[in-house]
Amino acid sequence: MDTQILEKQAAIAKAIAHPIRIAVLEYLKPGEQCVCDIAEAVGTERTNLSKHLSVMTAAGVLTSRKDGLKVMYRVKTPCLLGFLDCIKECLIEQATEQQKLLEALQ
Amino acid sequence: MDTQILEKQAAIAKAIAHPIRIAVLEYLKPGEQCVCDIAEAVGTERTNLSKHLSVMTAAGVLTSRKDGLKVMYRVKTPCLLGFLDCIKECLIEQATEQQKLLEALQ
DNA sequence: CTACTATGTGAATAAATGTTCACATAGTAG
DNA sequence: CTACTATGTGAACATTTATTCACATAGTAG
Repeated sequence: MDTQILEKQAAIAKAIAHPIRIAVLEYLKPGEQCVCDIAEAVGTERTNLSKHLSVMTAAGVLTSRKDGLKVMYRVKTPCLLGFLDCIKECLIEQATEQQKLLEALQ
Repeated sequence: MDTQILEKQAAIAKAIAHPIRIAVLEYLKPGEQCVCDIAEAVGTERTNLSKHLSVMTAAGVLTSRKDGLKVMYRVKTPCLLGFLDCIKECLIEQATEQQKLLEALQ
């Protein structure tokens, strides 16, 4: 495996691996939104959100376009949204396991 | 969006977001392998690999079982492997874009 | 029991990331 | 032009992660 390719793959995964960024992706599922609305939806300092958005854009996870004063962001590679669903499956699996363990203990 | 859920989702994504960990996942695609073989395949210090494996296990990405002296690891949630494919699609898309740009400049 | 192989762990250190502040830019409206 | 709104950026600092070392454990073979 080529180190360079692995690093680029990791860069994309890193661009997703943060609670705020996942919230952004979830919010952008239906389509593009301006920074102001994203900020309100995920409940973060605007400056901080700006940084997260630019990391995600640099990694190729998001793209943006200007619309007057606003900047509209959207998910660039839709299959990444499938990853979020997969992660949820993982969580459900984990929770189910724990519940079984709990039941076995009672 | 519940902060706790977002954090757990991010934890799973973080457990993938590292070149060595992606190499491990790739190597484990066909099935379980012992630590010694994984170490050789990804070319890392064994101690360091151990830490990565335990992070991935804690996040629920991998599971392991003992087999004599060896410990065999495997991917716990197979849909995560689909994510790797998606990431590769992203990279191909990005490379294609850059090539188009390059051609347009000539 | 002893020596050996495979793996894990705590602590220290090094490196990368996230957050915040003050300030910059860019478009809009009056 | 001036004031205002939406967004981005550099630098400082705080926090999180990764890596490495020395050592621990656990199973195996003689």
